[in-house]
Amino acid sequence: MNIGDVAERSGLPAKTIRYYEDIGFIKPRRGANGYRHFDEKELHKLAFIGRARSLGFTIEDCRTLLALYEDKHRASADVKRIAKQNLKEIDAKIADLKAMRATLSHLVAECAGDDRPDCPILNDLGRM
Amino acid sequence: MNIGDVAERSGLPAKTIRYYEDIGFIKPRRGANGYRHFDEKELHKLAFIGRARSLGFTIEDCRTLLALYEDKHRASADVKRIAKQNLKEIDAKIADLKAMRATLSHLVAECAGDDRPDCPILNDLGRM
DNA sequence: CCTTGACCTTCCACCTGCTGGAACCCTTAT
DNA sequence: ATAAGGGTTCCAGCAGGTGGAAGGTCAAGG
Repeated sequence: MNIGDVAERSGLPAKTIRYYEDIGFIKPRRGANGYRHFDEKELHKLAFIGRARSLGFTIEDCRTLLALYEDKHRASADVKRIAKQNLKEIDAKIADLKAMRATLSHLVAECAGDDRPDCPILNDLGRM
Repeated sequence: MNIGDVAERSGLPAKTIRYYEDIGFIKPRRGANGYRHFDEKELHKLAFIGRARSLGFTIEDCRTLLALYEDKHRASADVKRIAKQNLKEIDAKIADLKAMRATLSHLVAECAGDDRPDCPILNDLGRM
């Protein structure tokens, strides 16, 4: 497979796949013309990373998860620990966003949103 | 006021204040020794930006909001539109994070988290 | 055989929003 | 005189890619 096929099948942009090679996730062979040549295993690995990234794992998390994935003797506890840490971070982000949302939606509700210059949103941002 | 005082009173790090000068938010005068001198108006402006940033507005949003804040004839509708757009983006982020959270917490619950190599989290990440 | 267009390659710059550090100058107190 | 604690500049780097230029390659159609 060339990079375009892998991009389509993994759902990752070709640019991103090249970047993942740069940072050492994959090492595709090269054809005589210099083209990258991917096998099913590498496609699978890329799909794994894409899915982990979409679940909020960092690149470094992915590196660890991939190593664990390929180690048939790993303990599931190691993976669970990383996943739980990630869950905690997701919860913190959700809490932050909800606090923001509450303040902002309050301000939006207060604001008449008409032609007049009086605006509770700006008043609030400007208060000290 | 020197930058340290403004940093303390606005709650922004001095580095960030210099950066905000770089990108044109403020233009503090300079003393003979090269030190920046801030007046109350600039302090106020920085506090405004800090608060807007903490509510999730981008730097570009802040630029617009600041212009509106300083325009005494602006319509509150303009501000409300920006705020509502921001609210929509916050909601989208929350929804994304919740979806992530749901998948991940399901996987974490399934995983024994012991010494055995079988791990539903990795199994799921690796499925295609 | 030549051209066209879709692929592929590398490399470098840029994005957001700062933050850290080096190397240096200024002020104040002891 | 010197040391601490301000301040200044500039350069590099973080995450995680993305965009674009300049160019090589391949398959199909005329």
